[in-house]
Amino acid sequence: MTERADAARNRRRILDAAVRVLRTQGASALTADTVAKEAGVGVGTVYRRFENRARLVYELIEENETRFQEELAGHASEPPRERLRAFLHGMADLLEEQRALLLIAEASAPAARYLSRPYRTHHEQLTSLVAELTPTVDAAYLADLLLMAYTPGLFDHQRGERDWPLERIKSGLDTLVDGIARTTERPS
Amino acid sequence: MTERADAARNRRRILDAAVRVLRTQGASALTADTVAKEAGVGVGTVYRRFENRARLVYELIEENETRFQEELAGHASEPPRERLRAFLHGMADLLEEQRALLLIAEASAPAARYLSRPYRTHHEQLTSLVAELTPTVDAAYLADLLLMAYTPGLFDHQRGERDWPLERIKSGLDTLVDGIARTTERPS
DNA sequence: CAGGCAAGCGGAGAGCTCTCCGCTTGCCAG
DNA sequence: CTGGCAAGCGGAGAGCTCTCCGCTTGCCTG
Repeated sequence: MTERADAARNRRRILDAAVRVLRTQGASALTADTVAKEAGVGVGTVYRRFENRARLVYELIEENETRFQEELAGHASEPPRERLRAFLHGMADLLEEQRALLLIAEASAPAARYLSRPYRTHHEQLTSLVAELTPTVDAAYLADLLLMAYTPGLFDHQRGERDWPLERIKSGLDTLVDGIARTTERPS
Repeated sequence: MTERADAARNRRRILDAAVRVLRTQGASALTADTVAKEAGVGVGTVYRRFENRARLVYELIEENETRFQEELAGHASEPPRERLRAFLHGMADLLEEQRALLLIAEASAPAARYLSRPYRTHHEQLTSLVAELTPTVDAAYLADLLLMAYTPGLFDHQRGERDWPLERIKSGLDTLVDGIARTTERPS
């Protein structure tokens, strides 16, 4: 049930081509045609391998995910609240870095995000962090909400349109975490 | 600086045509061409009046906004926490109703949401509600986060893909509000 | 009640995403 | 080694959003 040799080769070619296009021509040039031409395959092949443009982008993103996960591992021994903080701040930095690329993905298929590997991974990690912090709460729901802080369109609006500093976003999230943590303290 | 008579007439025609298309052919048929034909104008006119597809949809949505605002007014005399609850539950019901339409708007231009009149209005209202509840918090930021719970793609994913009942979403939000409220109680 | 011009109009067309289908090719069974 | 066929391939084309620009029209000024 695994990919045929030529298919796997083309998958890699397309991913590599996408990185090259991104570096030399910027995020807005990342169209199926451009990538296909750069990779030396037909557009049909791009869509056969990646289903849609957003999927391709998320696959690209995932190749950068390792760094973030290693950073997280460095906090493994700290208490839940610190780990949650580290996660949220790390995500903010990640988004700040990959803003343009993520905006492309969102514009081309907003719903693909929730099905992407990065989202699922982050959601799982956040869910267990929140559950550790306060067992009485709907952790899976809160995890979604926290991840929504990193919706590219919102983030871009806050940073660009409203000209908020990154610090404001981080401390907003910190306050929220404090609120969540306090939910179990005194079950009013 | 006001719209010329023919322009205003066409704006109304387009809006009415859009409602008709929506009722008879469903949300997915709401394309510029279809609406233009139904309204008896050219596509150019549609885009001259509405800038993009999402804008048109948000204008449509806004015409239904009155009912929600009246409902809110009914709670005006209650304490902030109750008003916030009423707001959030009302929004959930609204989204449940207009899900298909809002998905269209999001798919066609995710970033347009933050600039739309409904978003701005809701953001203002939420900001002051949150500020009333706990003055020590970044109310504008929290208002954004709360509104992100109503991102069409997320909501649809939770309701459809994950098959969560609407009640789960509402009570998740309630818990969050409790957490926020508690933030000021004992400044730890 | 002209005459001039800013504003509006329509639709051809550019540029995109994604589908479809006739042809080609890797892979396994015999 | 060979034959058969599932899987993969390429690119034409459907269908969409939005732009551009030559023509038309409402409205104000004198």
